[in-house]
Amino acid sequence: MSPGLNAPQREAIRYLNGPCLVLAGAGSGKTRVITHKIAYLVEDCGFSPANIAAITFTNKAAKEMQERVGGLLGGGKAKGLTVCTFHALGVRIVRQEAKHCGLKPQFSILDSSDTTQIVADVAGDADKAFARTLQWQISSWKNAMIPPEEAVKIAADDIAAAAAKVYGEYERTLRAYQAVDFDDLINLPVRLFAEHDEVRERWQQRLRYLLIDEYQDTNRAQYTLLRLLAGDRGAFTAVGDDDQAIYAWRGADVENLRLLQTDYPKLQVIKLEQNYRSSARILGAANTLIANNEKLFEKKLWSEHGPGDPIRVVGARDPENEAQLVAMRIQAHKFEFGTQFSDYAILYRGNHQARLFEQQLRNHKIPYVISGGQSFFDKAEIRDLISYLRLMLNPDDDLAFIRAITTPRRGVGPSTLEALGAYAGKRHVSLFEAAFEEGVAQHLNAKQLEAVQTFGQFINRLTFRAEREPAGRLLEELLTETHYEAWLMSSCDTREADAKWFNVRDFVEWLGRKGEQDGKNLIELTQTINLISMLDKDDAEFEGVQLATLHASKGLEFKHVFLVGVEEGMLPHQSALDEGNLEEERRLMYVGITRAQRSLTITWCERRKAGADVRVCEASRFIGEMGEGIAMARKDDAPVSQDEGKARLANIKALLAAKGAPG
DNA sequence: AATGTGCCTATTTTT
DNA sequence: TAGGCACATT
Repeated sequence: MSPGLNAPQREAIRYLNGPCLVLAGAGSGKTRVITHKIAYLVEDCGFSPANIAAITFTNKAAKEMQERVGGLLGGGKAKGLTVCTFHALGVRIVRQEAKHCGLKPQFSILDSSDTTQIVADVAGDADKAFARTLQWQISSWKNAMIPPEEAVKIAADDIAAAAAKVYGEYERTLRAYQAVDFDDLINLPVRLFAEHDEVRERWQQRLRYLLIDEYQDTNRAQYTLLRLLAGDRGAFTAVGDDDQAIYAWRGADVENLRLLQTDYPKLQVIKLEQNYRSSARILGAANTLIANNEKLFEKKLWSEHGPGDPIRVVGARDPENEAQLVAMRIQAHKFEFGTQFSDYAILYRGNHQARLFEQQLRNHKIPYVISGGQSFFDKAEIRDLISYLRLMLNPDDDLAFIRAITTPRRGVGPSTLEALGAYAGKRHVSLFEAAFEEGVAQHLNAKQLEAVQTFGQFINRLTFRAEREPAGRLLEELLTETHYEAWLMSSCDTREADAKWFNVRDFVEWLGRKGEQDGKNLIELTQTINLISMLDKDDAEFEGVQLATLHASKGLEFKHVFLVGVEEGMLPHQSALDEGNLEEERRLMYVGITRAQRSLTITWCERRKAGADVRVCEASRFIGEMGEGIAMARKDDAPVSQDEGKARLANIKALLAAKGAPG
């Protein structure tokens, strides 16, 4: 085993006598423990990599772990190792055992806008916002493994009652579409393993040792899946930190940490308390802040690092000013200390906050990378393309059918679809299938029938060719034959169309490359598309300031961190204040602070637009809860104009020139 | 009946 | 800011 590991880390790695829970504080080397434990299992204990699975919560974390294990084992010895998210593991299980789940192996995976759409359709009244609320309730039930019949009984309020009413029909619709939602990817394997001993045992044989990262963020269904996979032998190591639990809204329950002790009385609990990441001031502020939360496990993080820079708190006039100020500080700081842009991170509560920072970074010619956020796949043009792919894979996917046949416009509109839908409903077949049944001719006029069947044949042709031709070529063909670019140009103004076309090109090239790399055809690629993030591709090496939500930043570290928008109403978020979930917000702040290695700057805005009017904000209470290690804004930290900023930068340059420092 | 136009509002966090 | 929806247009 490699040197440089401390005693508890070594203990956690070598412990194999039963289930093991590692309580790992922020920056205490938990990823190291997981990667080294995998290496230990393979190299010292004779495990085959194919029998080990490491489960993470994000694709990004999975990718990073895969790389680190690969580096540790070297020479392709990590081949066959499973490193993926719970959901990706779920896809693998459901796909392989599809027949036991009542699905074809080519089922579609729907994202939240698809599922909201279905809820809206099922509920009848098309209020989108309300549908989202209902969908959210249904998802909570699924996360807690409560079936529709049960939900009807326990629905406590009007919203829950309304959700319970559509829940059953929602599930039936998914099955009719040969589709699953994200929750199904956990729930279906759970049901499968609970009901089929033979299947469960097969998977238990296959995955003989499990390592679970970010265990504090598992929900009930995920925990149950873990238990079913691990079985009585409990051959697993779970790594977690109750202070970093930030997914309660997704059904994660820190209670699962306690549950583990109850369900596995022999559970070995090991604490990692030495922080290797942050300077003492940063760690101290984080500890002081989190001490305001009630503790589940007692844990004292300490560090051998020196005090480091004071934490700075800066108030900005408004969000524009805040973004400008951060951009200028990064520029000046980089110049002064000769750092890399990739040493800096800007972390925020909500995705929408990124925009202004992007704008200012561009203004200052500072390269940046936005990390996390499925938002790329949410873009209309990407969804358009994916709808074609989904339909090729799974002709039962009516949602994909509707989107694809109407985009770009090809003479099929609401009334054609309504007629086709009515017929399909009567025949209990998909829209696609209905289009080629003889009886459909009585419901559509000649022109409509022609349009629908031409489209169907086009898809069939693509599907046929997809199995033997490279994905890249098929995608090109898809774009050419649909005249997608021309349609983009005609449906929005040039600048917008250019941007969209750029995204499309980016997506197509990425998918084509991925197909070549993994030796997969378009159909196979499509099967996992809703689970991969574009950002997996190459952002790691890219030299740029990192932008991320606090949620997406978990597990990452940066030399210099800017925590922005730290105001009452943002962090803690207003909705959390309304519902009294202050502790989770505090943990979110804690996660943000503990990302920083050397310096931490916290900014907040005095005013912020809220819809039509402007709201006056005050600094977050969390800043006050961080104790004395922080330097409040000095006079010269006040917001400055761009000119002033340039002047300041010039000053620094002059200063450095005088000192003879390298440019 | 399909498509284009313009207004309006809603924004937590992710798989 | 961008996407969704109601209404006008072809």
